[in-house]
Amino acid sequence: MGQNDTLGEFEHLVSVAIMRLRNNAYGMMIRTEIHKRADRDVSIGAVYTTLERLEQKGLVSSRVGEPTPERGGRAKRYYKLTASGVKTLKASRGALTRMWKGLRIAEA
Amino acid sequence: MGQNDTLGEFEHLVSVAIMRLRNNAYGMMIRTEIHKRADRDVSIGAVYTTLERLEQKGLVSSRVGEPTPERGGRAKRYYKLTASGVKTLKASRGALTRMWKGLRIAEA
DNA sequence: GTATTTACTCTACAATGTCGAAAATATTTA
DNA sequence: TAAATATTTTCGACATTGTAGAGTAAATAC
Repeated sequence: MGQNDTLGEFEHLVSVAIMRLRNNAYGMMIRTEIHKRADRDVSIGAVYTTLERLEQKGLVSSRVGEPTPERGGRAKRYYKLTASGVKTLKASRGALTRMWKGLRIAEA
Repeated sequence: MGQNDTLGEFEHLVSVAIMRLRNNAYGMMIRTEIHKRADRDVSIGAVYTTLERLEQKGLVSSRVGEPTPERGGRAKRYYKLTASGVKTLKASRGALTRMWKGLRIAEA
C-alpha cells in the first residue's frame, strides 16, 4: 500500500532540497536549505526520519563521506535521489502543476 | 501543535479542487476533479475525512444545499475556503514555488 | 412502500510529520 | 592524553494526515 508514486508534503521539500544541494546534500544542510527557501523551521530529527524513510522506499541513497577537518565533528552522510526518486518527485510536482493550471487565485 | 500554516499533500489537492469548482464544490465533485487533474484515484471516504478535518481547522466552511431534483439523491454539502484557508493554501504553494525556483530538474 | 440513485458519515488503521534527547566521532586545549 | 567543544547522526515516541470500505440518509420513481 502506498508503495511508490506520491510524496508527502515534507518528503517533497526534502527531495527538492537534495536536488538543489547537488553533492553537498547531508542532513544539516538539507535542513538549512528548507529553512532558507521554504521558510520552514523543522527539527533536525524530523529531517533524518524522513531521509531514512525515503531511503527505505528506494527514493534516495546515501554514503558516508570523509570527515572534513573543519573543527571537529562527525563524518557526514551524503544523500542523493535515485532514478526512482527523481521520477516520483517529478510525478508529485506534475500533479500539483496540473491541479493549479489555469487557476488564478483570488478570494474565498 | 501544527495548528495552521501548512497543508498536507492531499489537503493541498482538496483545497485547490474547492477553489476550481467555485460554487459547485461538494464531495463527489471534488473527488472527480482530483481524479481528472491530478490523476489520483482516492476513495470518497478519504475526501470527506480530509474535508472534515479542514473544516475543524477553520480552513473551509460548508453548508447543505437544496436537493436538486435530478433523479433522487441526498442533498449536497457545499464547501468553500475560508479567508484563513486561502491564506494557508497560498503559503503552501509559495513554499513549494520558492523551493523549486531556479532548479532545472535533470537526473539523479 | 419498495427500489433506485446520489451523496454523506463512521470506524479503523497505515503512512507521514515532528520533536527532544542521546550517541558518535572529530578537533582543540589544558 | 583526558577533558572540553563542535558537528552531525541515531533513537524512541507520539501527533497528524492519508486512505479505504462498509454503512446510513434522503430524495425521486414506480
